Amino acid sequence: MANPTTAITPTRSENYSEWYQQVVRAADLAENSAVRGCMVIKPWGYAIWENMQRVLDGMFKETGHSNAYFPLFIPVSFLEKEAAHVDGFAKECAVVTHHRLEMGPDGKLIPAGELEEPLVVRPTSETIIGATYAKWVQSYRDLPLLINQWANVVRWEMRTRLFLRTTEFLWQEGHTAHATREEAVEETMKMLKVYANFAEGWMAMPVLQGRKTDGERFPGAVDTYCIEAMMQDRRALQAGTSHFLGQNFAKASEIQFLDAQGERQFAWTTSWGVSTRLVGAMIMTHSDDDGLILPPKLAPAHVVIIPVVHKPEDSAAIQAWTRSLADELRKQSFDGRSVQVQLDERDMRGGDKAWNWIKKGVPVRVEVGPRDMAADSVFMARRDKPHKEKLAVKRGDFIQGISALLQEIQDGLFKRANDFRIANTKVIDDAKEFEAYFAAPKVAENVPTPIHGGFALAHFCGDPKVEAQIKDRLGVTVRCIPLEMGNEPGKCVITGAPSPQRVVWAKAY
RNA sequence: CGGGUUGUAGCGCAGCUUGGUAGCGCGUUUGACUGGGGGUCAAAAGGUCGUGGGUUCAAAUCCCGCCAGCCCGACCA
Repeated sequence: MANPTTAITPTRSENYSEWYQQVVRAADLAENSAVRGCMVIKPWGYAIWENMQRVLDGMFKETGHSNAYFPLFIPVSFLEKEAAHVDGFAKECAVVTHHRLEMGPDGKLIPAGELEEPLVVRPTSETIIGATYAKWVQSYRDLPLLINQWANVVRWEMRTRLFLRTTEFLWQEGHTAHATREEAVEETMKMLKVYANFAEGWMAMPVLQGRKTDGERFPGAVDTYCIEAMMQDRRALQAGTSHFLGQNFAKASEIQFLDAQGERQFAWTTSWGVSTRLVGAMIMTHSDDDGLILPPKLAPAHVVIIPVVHKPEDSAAIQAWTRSLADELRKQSFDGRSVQVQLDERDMRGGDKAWNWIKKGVPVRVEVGPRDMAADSVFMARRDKPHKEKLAVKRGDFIQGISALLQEIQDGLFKRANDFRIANTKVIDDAKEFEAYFAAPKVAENVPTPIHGGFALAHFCGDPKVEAQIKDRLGVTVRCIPLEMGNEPGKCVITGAPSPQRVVWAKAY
């Protein structure tokens, strides 16, 4: 590591999934824990999640929702109430069967006090919330019921990766109940838009909005809508989902109300969620071979100031100058908050500090040494530009311009990601071309597959069996039936059967 | 869950085939020299070799179980 050209090895093109893990570690976002598949989210990673929470929570409140909290444990019998739901989640449930530990003869603790009815650790909360709503909803006057909870959930996955798929993860789940189908559908779409707005406006991550095919739908939902993003390895990542649950869960949990005519009706429900997976999505959308790149609106620090002190006698003056610079920057605002400034006064070499913050993805770095002080300027670098590209800026101009600069970086990241997605999205009408587009380059066994493929916009007849075959053969699925695209009819790229519109095909996380 | 592979100092690794009680690079600490970019020199600290058992006079090394990571599958709103 004497003089590497990149801070992260391997690079994205050498080994994408290893690169991802190294970025997570280099930026000090999270690490594996002693428990299989469960991560420790470290302060820098958690700060990003807190920013996501803050923004999303504000959006949920603006759309009329309130937060509440429901139990971690769900009686197994609750899960049994909705057949499709059971199918979808039973395989990945952690089950609590005992409530006490006793010391065994060999000094080891053994479970004792078997529960009459086992509890599952929530993989999602439709059933427990449904049972609660059944009590809360009596009259049409109790509707709509608009509630969100911030919680952890557990899904016993076979293969895990930090942030992208872990056994335990943090998320929010909104659960609403409505008097009419129309209202519930409207809610489903409204929250989908909230997610899309957040992804694009705050994460600087372009997303496709669409509906899931039968095969990809949430277990128990009538319709699942999603936002799908393209990662830099050109695979699709589902970044959020919004479900129209119809009356399925209302019937399973007996959420009923008397309407204005005094008739007994089942409520119409929705649920919607995003998780800490968004952190993984953000990493894989923007970061480069020098580490994390944070969109300013979600960065725990917008600006890091690195004092450059070579002679002890300069120290006091530089400290005073940089502290006042930090204070003035904090008086500026960006995205409705004060500019977040990190003043790095650690007793370390300047170069080490700079690389530390590059890897952590801070949008703007400034260095201040005696020469800058004398010139009343700062030496500035942007994380979205090559790390050698640095510029002296007058102090006053820098302070005045910081908000606009952060917005420019934010917009630039979105544009770069959007251009990437466009460049790797292809309209395909020919079966052979479709196959060639997704065919994996041949490599040795047990070696990561090189980056290839992308999004294909192709017609699909809608037959789940055809989709399953393609998945078996190419590892490609329909990510969504996009909402934005017109209903241009055509012929299925696989079977030639009539197709109402193009869908998005891709390999997925 | 199947196949493969890995686990030795904070990080990256060597040592294991042919058992003889641990080494390298980076990092860390201290000192000096440096000084607008992950610097140079010197000294030092730091390891029950993932874990539990077995074989042996002796195990990082051989055998078995378990735990965890990674890759390829299967699976996964």
